Amino acid sequence: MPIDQAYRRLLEAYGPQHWWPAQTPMEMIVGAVLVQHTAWRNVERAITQLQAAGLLEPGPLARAPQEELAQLIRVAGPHRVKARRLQCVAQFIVDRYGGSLDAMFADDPQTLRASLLGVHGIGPETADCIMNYGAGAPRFVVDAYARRVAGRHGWLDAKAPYAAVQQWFESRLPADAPLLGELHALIVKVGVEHCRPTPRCAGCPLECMLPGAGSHDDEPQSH
DNA sequence: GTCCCGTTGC
DNA sequence: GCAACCGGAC
Repeated sequence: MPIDQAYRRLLEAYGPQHWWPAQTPMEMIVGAVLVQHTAWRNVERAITQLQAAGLLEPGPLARAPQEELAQLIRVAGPHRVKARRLQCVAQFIVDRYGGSLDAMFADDPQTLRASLLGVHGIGPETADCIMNYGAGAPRFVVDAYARRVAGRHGWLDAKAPYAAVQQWFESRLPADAPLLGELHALIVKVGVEHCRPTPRCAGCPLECMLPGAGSHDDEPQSH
Protein backbone atom coordinates (compact mmCIF):
# COMPACT_ATOMS: atom_id res chain seq x y z
CA MET A 1 0.00 0.00 0.00
CA PRO A 2 2.17 2.83 -1.21
CA ILE A 3 -0.36 5.62 -0.87
CA ASP A 4 -0.63 5.82 2.92
CA GLN A 5 3.16 5.74 3.11
CA ALA A 6 3.30 8.52 0.54
CA TYR A 7 0.81 10.53 2.58
CA ARG A 8 2.96 10.21 5.70
CA ARG A 9 6.10 11.23 3.82
CA LEU A 10 4.44 14.27 2.30
CA LEU A 11 2.97 15.34 5.63
CA GLU A 12 6.35 14.90 7.29
CA ALA A 13 8.11 16.91 4.59
CA TYR A 14 5.60 19.74 4.15
CA GLY A 15 3.44 19.77 7.26
CA PRO A 16 -0.34 20.34 7.28
CA GLN A 17 -1.48 22.62 4.43
CA HIS A 18 -4.74 23.74 6.11
CA TRP A 19 -6.78 23.81 2.92
CA TRP A 20 -8.96 25.19 1.42
CA PRO A 21 -7.34 28.65 1.56
CA ALA A 22 -10.49 30.79 1.81
CA GLN A 23 -12.20 33.06 4.34
CA THR A 24 -15.72 31.87 3.58
CA PRO A 25 -17.45 28.88 1.93
CA MET A 26 -18.55 31.06 -1.00
CA GLU A 27 -14.97 32.18 -1.53
CA MET A 28 -13.96 28.52 -1.54
CA ILE A 29 -16.51 27.69 -4.24
CA VAL A 30 -15.55 30.69 -6.36
CA GLY A 31 -11.89 29.73 -6.02
CA ALA A 32 -12.62 26.16 -7.07
CA VAL A 33 -14.15 27.39 -10.33
CA LEU A 34 -11.53 30.05 -11.00
CA VAL A 35 -8.61 27.67 -10.47
CA GLN A 36 -9.68 25.44 -13.35
CA HIS A 37 -6.64 25.11 -15.60
CA THR A 38 -5.16 28.24 -14.02
CA ALA A 39 -2.32 29.04 -11.63
CA TRP A 40 -3.54 29.75 -8.08
CA ARG A 41 -1.48 32.95 -7.92
CA ASN A 42 -3.80 34.52 -10.49
CA VAL A 43 -6.92 33.19 -8.80
CA GLU A 44 -6.01 35.03 -5.60
CA ARG A 45 -5.87 38.31 -7.50
CA ALA A 46 -9.24 37.66 -9.12
CA ILE A 47 -10.82 36.85 -5.75
CA THR A 48 -9.44 40.10 -4.32
CA GLN A 49 -11.20 41.93 -7.16
CA LEU A 50 -14.47 40.14 -6.50
CA GLN A 51 -14.21 40.82 -2.77
CA ALA A 52 -13.70 44.53 -3.39
CA ALA A 53 -16.74 44.56 -5.69
CA GLY A 54 -18.87 42.78 -3.10
CA LEU A 55 -19.40 39.80 -5.39
CA LEU A 56 -18.42 36.98 -3.04
CA GLU A 57 -22.08 36.35 -2.18
CA PRO A 58 -24.41 34.16 -4.25
CA GLY A 59 -27.10 36.82 -4.84
CA PRO A 60 -24.89 39.72 -5.94
CA LEU A 61 -22.71 37.38 -7.99
CA ALA A 62 -25.70 35.96 -9.84
CA ARG A 63 -27.12 39.44 -10.54
CA ALA A 64 -23.88 41.14 -11.66
CA PRO A 65 -23.55 42.10 -15.35
CA GLN A 66 -21.58 39.33 -16.99
CA GLU A 67 -19.21 41.62 -18.91
CA GLU A 68 -18.38 43.51 -15.71
CA LEU A 69 -17.78 40.27 -13.86
CA ALA A 70 -15.54 39.00 -16.65
CA GLN A 71 -13.35 42.09 -16.44
CA LEU A 72 -12.94 41.67 -12.69
CA ILE A 73 -11.64 38.13 -13.07
CA ARG A 74 -9.65 38.81 -16.23
CA VAL A 75 -6.40 37.84 -14.53
CA ALA A 76 -7.64 34.29 -13.94
CA GLY A 77 -7.40 33.01 -17.49
CA PRO A 78 -10.48 32.34 -19.66
CA HIS A 79 -12.51 35.12 -18.01
CA ARG A 80 -15.61 35.11 -20.21
CA VAL A 81 -16.01 31.36 -19.81
CA LYS A 82 -15.48 31.58 -16.07
CA ALA A 83 -17.81 34.55 -15.62
CA ARG A 84 -20.56 32.46 -17.15
CA ARG A 85 -19.67 29.48 -14.96
CA LEU A 86 -19.58 31.54 -11.75
CA GLN A 87 -23.01 32.95 -12.48
CA CYS A 88 -24.43 29.52 -13.19
CA VAL A 89 -23.13 28.28 -9.84
CA ALA A 90 -24.38 31.36 -7.98
CA GLN A 91 -27.78 31.08 -9.66
CA PHE A 92 -27.96 27.42 -8.69
CA ILE A 93 -27.34 28.29 -5.03
CA VAL A 94 -29.97 31.02 -5.15
CA ASP A 95 -32.58 28.93 -6.99
CA ARG A 96 -32.12 25.66 -5.13
CA TYR A 97 -31.20 26.82 -1.64
CA GLY A 98 -32.39 30.40 -1.41
CA GLY A 99 -28.78 31.57 -1.54
CA SER A 100 -27.87 29.74 1.68
CA LEU A 101 -24.71 27.66 1.60
CA ASP A 102 -25.61 26.25 5.01
CA ALA A 103 -28.76 24.87 3.42
CA MET A 104 -26.80 23.53 0.48
CA PHE A 105 -24.22 21.76 2.61
CA ALA A 106 -26.97 20.29 4.78
CA ASP A 107 -28.31 18.47 1.72
CA ASP A 108 -27.69 14.77 1.22
CA PRO A 109 -24.09 14.42 -0.06
CA GLN A 110 -24.82 12.10 -2.97
CA THR A 111 -27.77 14.21 -4.05
CA LEU A 112 -25.73 17.40 -3.78
CA ARG A 113 -22.78 16.05 -5.75
CA ALA A 114 -25.09 14.88 -8.54
CA SER A 115 -26.81 18.27 -8.57
CA LEU A 116 -23.49 20.11 -8.70
CA LEU A 117 -22.41 18.01 -11.69
CA GLY A 118 -25.51 19.24 -13.47
CA VAL A 119 -24.42 22.87 -13.13
CA HIS A 120 -22.67 24.29 -16.18
CA GLY A 121 -19.00 24.73 -15.35
CA ILE A 122 -18.80 22.19 -12.54
CA GLY A 123 -17.05 18.98 -13.51
CA PRO A 124 -16.00 16.11 -11.25
CA GLU A 125 -12.91 17.79 -9.79
CA THR A 126 -14.66 21.05 -8.93
CA ALA A 127 -17.62 19.13 -7.52
CA ASP A 128 -15.37 17.10 -5.23
CA CYS A 129 -13.53 20.22 -4.05
CA ILE A 130 -16.87 21.65 -2.99
CA MET A 131 -17.98 18.35 -1.45
CA ASN A 132 -14.83 17.88 0.59
CA TYR A 133 -13.76 21.37 1.59
CA GLY A 134 -17.28 22.78 1.71
CA ALA A 135 -19.64 20.00 2.70
CA GLY A 136 -17.05 18.02 4.64
CA ALA A 137 -17.65 14.85 2.64
CA PRO A 138 -14.89 12.21 2.48
CA ARG A 139 -14.08 12.74 -1.20
CA PHE A 140 -10.60 12.61 -2.70
CA VAL A 141 -10.09 15.31 -5.31
CA VAL A 142 -8.51 13.91 -8.47
CA ASP A 143 -6.49 16.50 -10.33
CA ALA A 144 -3.72 16.46 -12.92
CA TYR A 145 -1.09 16.22 -10.18
CA ALA A 146 -2.68 13.18 -8.57
CA ARG A 147 -2.73 11.48 -11.96
CA ARG A 148 0.85 12.43 -12.66
CA VAL A 149 2.18 11.31 -9.27
CA ALA A 150 0.22 8.05 -9.35
CA GLY A 151 1.12 7.34 -12.96
CA ARG A 152 4.83 7.96 -12.55
CA HIS A 153 4.99 5.77 -9.48
CA GLY A 154 3.24 2.98 -11.33
CA TRP A 155 0.26 2.96 -8.98
CA LEU A 156 -2.25 3.19 -11.81
CA ASP A 157 -2.80 4.34 -15.39
CA ALA A 158 -2.73 8.14 -15.36
CA LYS A 159 -5.30 8.21 -18.17
CA ALA A 160 -7.87 6.14 -16.29
CA PRO A 161 -11.34 7.69 -15.90
CA TYR A 162 -11.89 10.14 -13.04
CA ALA A 163 -14.00 7.73 -10.98
CA ALA A 164 -11.44 4.95 -11.33
CA VAL A 165 -8.55 7.10 -10.10
CA GLN A 166 -10.67 8.41 -7.24
CA GLN A 167 -11.69 4.88 -6.27
CA TRP A 168 -8.06 3.78 -6.27
CA PHE A 169 -7.19 6.43 -3.69
CA GLU A 170 -10.34 6.26 -1.59
CA SER A 171 -10.29 2.48 -1.29
CA ARG A 172 -6.79 2.62 0.21
CA LEU A 173 -7.39 5.40 2.73
CA PRO A 174 -9.78 6.11 5.62
CA ALA A 175 -13.08 7.74 4.62
CA ASP A 176 -11.97 10.88 6.44
CA ALA A 177 -12.67 14.26 4.84
CA PRO A 178 -9.86 16.22 6.56
CA LEU A 179 -7.34 13.48 5.73
CA LEU A 180 -8.37 13.23 2.08
CA GLY A 181 -8.44 17.01 1.83
CA GLU A 182 -4.96 17.22 3.30
CA LEU A 183 -3.67 14.60 0.88
CA HIS A 184 -5.00 16.51 -2.10
CA ALA A 185 -3.30 19.66 -0.84
CA LEU A 186 -0.01 17.83 -0.28
CA ILE A 187 -0.16 16.28 -3.75
CA VAL A 188 -0.69 19.72 -5.27
CA LYS A 189 2.37 20.94 -3.39
CA VAL A 190 4.59 18.07 -4.47
CA GLY A 191 3.19 18.48 -7.97
CA VAL A 192 4.06 22.14 -8.16
CA GLU A 193 7.52 21.64 -6.70
CA HIS A 194 8.58 18.29 -8.15
CA CYS A 195 6.06 16.34 -10.22
CA ARG A 196 6.02 18.88 -13.03
CA PRO A 197 5.54 18.08 -16.73
CA THR A 198 9.28 17.49 -16.76
CA PRO A 199 9.91 15.69 -13.49
CA ARG A 200 12.23 17.17 -10.87
CA CYS A 201 12.73 14.10 -8.74
CA ALA A 202 15.85 15.31 -6.95
CA GLY A 203 14.90 16.18 -3.39
CA CYS A 204 11.29 15.03 -3.79
CA PRO A 205 9.78 13.58 -0.59
CA LEU A 206 8.58 10.64 -2.69
CA GLU A 207 11.85 10.10 -4.53
CA CYS A 208 12.70 6.90 -2.69
CA MET A 209 9.29 5.45 -3.57
CA LEU A 210 9.84 5.60 -7.31
CA PRO A 211 9.88 2.26 -9.14
CA GLY A 212 13.52 1.22 -9.20
CA ALA A 213 14.58 3.80 -6.64
CA GLY A 214 18.03 2.93 -5.36
CA SER A 215 18.94 0.94 -8.45
CA HIS A 216 20.03 3.92 -10.52
CA ASP A 217 23.57 5.21 -10.54
CA ASP A 218 22.81 8.49 -12.29
CA GLU A 219 21.01 10.11 -9.37
CA PRO A 220 22.83 12.85 -7.50
CA GLN A 221 23.87 11.57 -4.09
CA SER A 222 23.06 13.72 -1.10
CA HIS A 223 25.65 12.52 1.42
C1' DG B 1 7.23 28.57 -26.63
C1' DT B 2 5.14 25.74 -22.40
C1' DC B 3 2.37 25.27 -18.55
C1' DC B 4 -1.15 26.30 -15.06
C1' DC B 5 -5.15 22.42 -8.82
C1' DG B 6 -10.60 21.69 -16.04
C1' DT B 7 -14.76 21.78 -18.55
C1' DT B 8 -17.30 22.16 -22.48
C1' DG B 9 -18.50 21.66 -27.26
C1' DC B 10 -17.52 20.04 -31.75
C1' DG C 1 -10.61 12.19 -29.07
C1' DC C 2 -9.25 17.05 -29.23
C1' DA C 3 -9.36 22.16 -29.70
C1' DA C 4 -11.09 26.40 -27.45
C1' DC C 5 -11.07 29.27 -23.59
C1' DC C 6 -7.21 33.26 -21.84
C1' DG C 7 -3.77 35.88 -19.14
C1' DG C 8 0.38 35.59 -16.58
C1' DA C 9 4.85 33.43 -15.25
C1' DC C 10 9.03 31.21 -16.59
